Amino acid sequence: MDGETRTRKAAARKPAARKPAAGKPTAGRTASQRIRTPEAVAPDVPVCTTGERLDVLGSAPFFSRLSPPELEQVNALFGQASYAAGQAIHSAGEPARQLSIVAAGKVRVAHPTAGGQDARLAILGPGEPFGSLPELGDATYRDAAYAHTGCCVLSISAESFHDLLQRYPALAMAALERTAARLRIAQQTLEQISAVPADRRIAATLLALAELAGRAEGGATVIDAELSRKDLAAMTGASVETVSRVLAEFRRDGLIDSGRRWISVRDPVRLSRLAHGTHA
Amino acid sequence: MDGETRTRKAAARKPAARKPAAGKPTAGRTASQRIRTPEAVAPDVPVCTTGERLDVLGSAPFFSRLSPPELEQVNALFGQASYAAGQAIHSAGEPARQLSIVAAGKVRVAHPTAGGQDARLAILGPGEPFGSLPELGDATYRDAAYAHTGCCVLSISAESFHDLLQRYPALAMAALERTAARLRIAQQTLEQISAVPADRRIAATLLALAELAGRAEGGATVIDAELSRKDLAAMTGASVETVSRVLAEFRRDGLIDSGRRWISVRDPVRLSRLAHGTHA
DNA sequence: CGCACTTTTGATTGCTCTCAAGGGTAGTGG
DNA sequence: CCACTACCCTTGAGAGCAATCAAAAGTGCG
Repeated sequence: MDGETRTRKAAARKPAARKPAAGKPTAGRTASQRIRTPEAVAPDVPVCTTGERLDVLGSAPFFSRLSPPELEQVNALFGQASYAAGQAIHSAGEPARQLSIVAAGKVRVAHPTAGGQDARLAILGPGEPFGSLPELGDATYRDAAYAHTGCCVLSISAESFHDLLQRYPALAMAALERTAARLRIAQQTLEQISAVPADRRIAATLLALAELAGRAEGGATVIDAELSRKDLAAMTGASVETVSRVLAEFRRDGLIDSGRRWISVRDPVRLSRLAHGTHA
Repeated sequence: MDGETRTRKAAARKPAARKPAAGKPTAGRTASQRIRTPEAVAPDVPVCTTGERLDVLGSAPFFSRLSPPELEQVNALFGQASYAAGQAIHSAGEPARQLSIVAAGKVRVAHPTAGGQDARLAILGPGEPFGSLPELGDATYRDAAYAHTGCCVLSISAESFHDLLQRYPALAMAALERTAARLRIAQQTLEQISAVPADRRIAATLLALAELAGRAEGGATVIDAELSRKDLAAMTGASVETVSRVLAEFRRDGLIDSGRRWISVRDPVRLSRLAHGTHA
C-alpha cells in the first residue's frame, strides 16, 4: 500500500506542483532579508488609490452603515502603509497604538505562546480589521501581525477610533455587533476544540480557507495562501506531523490535493460532511 | 497506598462534610418539584427592594458610569423575577426576549451539546449579566440558564436595552468593552483547552471559583457553590471520572479538600503554580 | 554541491475517554 | 423508624487519539 501511495502522489502532485504558485509568485519569507524599506519595492507591494481606500473602508464591518461623505471624513483619519511579504506589522506586547484594516494582500495574525510556537493563527483578507480592537481596554497588542503576502494596510490611531465611536453611535453599535459575533465564533470554536478530533478541525479549516482565499482552478479550489503544514498546524491546534498525516489521508480519499505550501480542495461536499461529523 | 488514602479521606472529610453547607442550606434540586410558583416561597427565594436594585444595577458592568438619576430611569425599565433553586430561567433555543442581571443568589448558565451533556458551564453572582447580550444579533438564546440557588433576577427587554444603547453612548462603550473583555477571556480559554492538560484546567477553574464564590473557612477557602463533579467536568471540558481522579490527586497533595458537592482550596499558591505550569 | 527548510513516515509514549463495577449518601415512602 | 432508590463519587482496566521523538526524502537557494 505504501508503494501505491507513493506512485499516486508522484503522479498527482508533480505535474500540479507549479500551477498554484504560477498565478502570483510571491517573494516568500526571505523577501524581508533582501528588501528593507517598503518604498524600495515596486512589484510585490500593493499601494492603494483613494478610490480603493473608500471601497475597502466601506466594505469593512464597521463603516458599512456610514454615508459617503461620512466615509470620506473617516478615510481622512486613516494612515496607510505597505509591507513586503514576511515583514512584521506589529508584535505582541507592543503598545497598541492603532487599529488596522487590510486593504490589499493578506495579513497573518498569530499569538505567541510560551512554547515558542505560534498558536491560533489567522489569515486576513481585504476589509478585515486587526490590531487593537479586541484590546480596546488593553494597552498592548495581544497578537503579532505579519505581512503574509505583499500587502497594503490602512491604520487609525486608537484615540481617533475612540473619538469616532463616540461621534457615530451607529459605528459603536456596529463595533459592538462585530465583537459580539467574534465572541460567538470564539465560543463555538471553544466547543469544537474540546470535543472535535483533529481531522475534523483540519477539514473545517480547509473549507474556511477555501472560502476566504480560494481560487477556482479546473474542477478544484486552490487555497491561494502559501500555507505550510506548520501554519495549518498552528491554525488547528495540532502538531505538524498530525497535519501531514491527515492531509495524506484526505489525499488518498480524493478529498484534496496538496503539495509543498499549497492545498486545493477537490471535494468540498464530502469534506464538509466530514467536518460536521455527518458522514456516518 | 490505597488504604492510606482512604483513611486520610475518612479522617479529613467526614467532620468537615457539614460545615460548607451549614452557612446556607439551600433546598437543592428537588425544590422545584415541591414548589411551583415563586410567590409561594418565602425563605429560599430572595426578593429585591428598590434600594438593592439600584445597588445591583450600579455595580453591573454596563451602568457603572451612569449618574444616579439616569440609573433610576434605567431601573424603571427593568422587571424583576424570583426563582427557586433548580428552576429554569430560560432554555437554549427560545426566542431571546431579554437581557437579565443577577440581583441575588447564583445563576447557572450552561450550553447544551449534541451529546446531551452540558458544556461550558458558568456560575454567575450578583451584578453579572446573562441572556441575550452575546446574542445581540441573534434571535434565540444560545445558552440555558437555571437558578443554581434561590435567586432574584432583573430583566430588561431586548428592545429597551437596544434603545438605551443608542440613547447613552457611554453605555454602548461599556457594553463594547465588556464584550471585548469576554472575547479576550474566551480566546484565552481557547488557548488553554487546546494545549493545557486537564489537571491544569481544573486547577485554574478552582481558583476562579474560589475568587468568585469563595468563603473563608478556617485557613481555607470554601467554594460556596454546590458544585458536583459533573458540573466541574462540564466547566473544564473533562469527563466526570477525570475530574474525580484529579481532585483525588489534589487532595493527596494537600492542595484542596473536597467531598460531596463541596470543595475548599487549601493552598492557592501551589494550585496557582500548577495552573500556570510554573512548578517544575 | 551543500545547507536550510519542508514534508513525510514510523515507533513510542502519555493523556484522557469510555466502559464497568462498587461504595456512600440523601431523600422517599411505607 | 427503616428499607428503598436514585444519585453522587471513586477506582480500575482497556482503548484510542494525538504529541513527541527520530529519521529520511524532497525542494529551493546560494
